[in-house]
Amino acid sequence: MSNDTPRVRFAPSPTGYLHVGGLRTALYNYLFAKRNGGKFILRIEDTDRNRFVEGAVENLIDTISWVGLDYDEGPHKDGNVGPYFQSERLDIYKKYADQLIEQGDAYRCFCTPERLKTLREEQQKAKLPQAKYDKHCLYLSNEEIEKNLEEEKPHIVRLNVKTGDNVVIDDIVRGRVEFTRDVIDDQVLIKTDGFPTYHMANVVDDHLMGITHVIRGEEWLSSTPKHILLYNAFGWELPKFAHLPLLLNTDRSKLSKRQGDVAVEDYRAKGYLKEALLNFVALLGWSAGDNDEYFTLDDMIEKFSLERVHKAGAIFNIDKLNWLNAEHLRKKDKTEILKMLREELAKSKYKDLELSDEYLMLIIEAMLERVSFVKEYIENSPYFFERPTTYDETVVKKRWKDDSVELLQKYVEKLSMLENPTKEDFETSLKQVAEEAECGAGRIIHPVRLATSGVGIGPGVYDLLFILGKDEVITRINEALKVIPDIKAKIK
RNA sequence: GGCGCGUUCGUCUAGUGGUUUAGGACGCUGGCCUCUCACGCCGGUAACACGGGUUCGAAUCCCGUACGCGCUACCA
Repeated sequence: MSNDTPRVRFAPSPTGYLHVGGLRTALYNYLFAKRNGGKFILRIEDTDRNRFVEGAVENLIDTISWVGLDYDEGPHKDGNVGPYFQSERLDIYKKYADQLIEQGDAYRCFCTPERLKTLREEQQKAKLPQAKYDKHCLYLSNEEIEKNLEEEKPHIVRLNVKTGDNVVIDDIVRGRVEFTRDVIDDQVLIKTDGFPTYHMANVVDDHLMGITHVIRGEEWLSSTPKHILLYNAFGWELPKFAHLPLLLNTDRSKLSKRQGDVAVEDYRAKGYLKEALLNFVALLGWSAGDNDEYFTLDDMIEKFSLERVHKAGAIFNIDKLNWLNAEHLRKKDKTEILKMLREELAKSKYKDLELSDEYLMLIIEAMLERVSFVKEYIENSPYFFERPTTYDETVVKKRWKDDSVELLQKYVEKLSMLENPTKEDFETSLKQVAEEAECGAGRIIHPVRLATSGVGIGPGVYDLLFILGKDEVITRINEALKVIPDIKAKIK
């Protein structure tokens, strides 16, 4: 691997779903890689056997591929530095842990969980500035260690943090961050079960996989000194670090499940477009610097830079996402919307209707400016899929006049003489009726809309009529003529 | 408690010492357009956490305070 091609990774732990915060981290990594001609790697951090979730990895990969953040290397896409599952790299971590022990930069610890617990409690009671492991096992004699090993006593491997200079992080987002060594604990590197902790695995893998830039959430900033100490102990070159601001709930706490949807699949299920989700999440912590906010993935690749990521956490606010969804939907290819609409219809009570592509396309065109989600084609204009069963009373009250019956009857007469009327035919004939009756077109338009759709809002009325077609329009008007006068009388 | 990070309109953000009476977007809102609704267009609303410095001049630099968040696990 070449030194000048950036290599970044998204390294989620498979907890069952992809968190929107994770989606943003993945996106920034992806954008950075694509912007700089680098590689985007997916690595699965499955080192916690207690948290194993069946099907989580498949779900994760499925969601990543749905949003379209295709990785260059990762599960099922070998790049010669795999495997990309940490659970399959145990022997590697062991080898490097042994090296560290050999060098004196790590040591075996045989302390029981109970001892650790009481140690912590004592330290807390003594009001020590910080609770840390007391290095008890660092001072075990070789004989004691050999004996413990022979007896197969469970043990872990700890990092040996020595006194020395402050550890300095030069973070792309945050600048220089400094830690004194006495606040760094002798971190566990290898657990009793032989699995590595995050700290060990991420450093070893990032190095072995040639990662040049570590782009991850801010929650990792505090443990970065441990990672730097590990790189130093191995004599490895440090990657560049970029710690991203957190995504927050409305009350500014870390975005969590309790306060709404956090899983990408939740948004997917609600009908959000991947384009909108990506666009929105990109804006949470980054801006292009100009006044643009509507971006395609390609736009973002072109404009992204880590230097323009800012430091404060961002609240996940749904209003802007909804707006972006509408924007992206309007820019979408109509045939793609048709496909999505058919999927929505298949899930709806109209699933048995046989509707032509031509018919649906007309609806898509007519409603495009009036919907934010594909499913709203059905929710907002059910009258394209079934005859009105009710008539909005406030509209009846406001728009149904004494002459409505007569005007509609005349319009029906006029329509029945037409053959395959175009949209324009519906319009000119309506205006003729208005002219003959010496009234404004609105006098007919509103009752017609009400009679054919049951409501007072919708697309242009001539679009509505043309889409429904002459026969259907006449049928609906005749039906309405029987019912609406009674409604009008009742609410008067 | 300790350590670290952060703090510009309700929300997302621009802003890196003078171009700023702090710009844009979402939301909310007034109007125009119009057959309705929407789109679009024009306008309005609303912010530099606080206190000290430094400087001729600070949202921008420094210090302190407050508040928020993160980490402090054989979780990631």
